[in-house]
Amino acid sequence: MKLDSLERDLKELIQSKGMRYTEQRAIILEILLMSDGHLNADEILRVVRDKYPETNIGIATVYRTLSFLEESNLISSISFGLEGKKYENVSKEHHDHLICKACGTIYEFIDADIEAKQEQIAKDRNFEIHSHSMQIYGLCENCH
Amino acid sequence: MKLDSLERDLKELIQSKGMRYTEQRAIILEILLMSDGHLNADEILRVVRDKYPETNIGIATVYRTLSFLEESNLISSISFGLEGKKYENVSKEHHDHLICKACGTIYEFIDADIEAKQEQIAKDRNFEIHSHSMQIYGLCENCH
DNA sequence: GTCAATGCAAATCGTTTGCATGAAC
DNA sequence: GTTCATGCAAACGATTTGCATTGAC
Repeated sequence: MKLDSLERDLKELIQSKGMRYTEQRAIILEILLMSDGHLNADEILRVVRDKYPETNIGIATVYRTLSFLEESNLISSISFGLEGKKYENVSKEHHDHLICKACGTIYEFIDADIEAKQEQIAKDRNFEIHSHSMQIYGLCENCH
Repeated sequence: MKLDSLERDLKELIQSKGMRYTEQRAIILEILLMSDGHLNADEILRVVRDKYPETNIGIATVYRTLSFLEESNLISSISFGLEGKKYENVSKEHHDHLICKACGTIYEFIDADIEAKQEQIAKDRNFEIHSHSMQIYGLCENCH
């Protein structure tokens, strides 16, 4: 298989985590790295089938791959109430979410003051932060 | 059935929402009003069986009751990643959560600055807030 | 050639639903 | 007596697992 530069990067990235390089892992990782959005396992499978119709990936492989990629910190996940677990590109800057209950759109925002305040709160309680997640639910400007 | 004062309150509370007063609803509401913690449906059922061994409540009733109580704003819920949906006493002041990944303890905190900042962010984007939830994951002082 | 990764189907978990019975009003 | 709430079991959607086959190394 001839590798273009993105594929070579994916291969290195995957192997650098001590994982075997497979087409399925590369495809799933590529989709997440290229995507700006938040995708769940089902949506990822739909993109795979759309973008690589000749490839047949099972849903179990999607779940297994997502778990490995997350453990290796190549992607990250958040749980949105009813929407289930969604994954995104880990290289994006940390951000929080405004979630519209009507149209389902997720708007991202970054606020340095809130981040700083969280760190302060954790420090005061001798709590070691690994990650955090914040969601504001309501109606976006198009839906009210 | 002779009603003590708590039971009378529960009865009024439930009927004030236009719901029929049943033993099951009273028990579930009482557990949540008395509890400081965050309980999921399964944990509630376990408390019921422990506290009222003579009563047989089905899991379906627990889910149905929780939904009604939440719609009526008598209790509120949050979704914690793996832990699923958890319910708590709605009368408590709004608060956010520090969640220890090792021992599972949930520590609450309240921060007016963060709340204010969230409102500001929503206002800037013409987003109407209905609710929000924030979780910080990591290790608490007993677990590191 | 060895061992890990895959696809498939079955299993599991949390939650919801249909329906006949029982309780609240 | 009417209507709503319950318990049970079946149904459900999302995720996980067992196992034989395939592919990476």
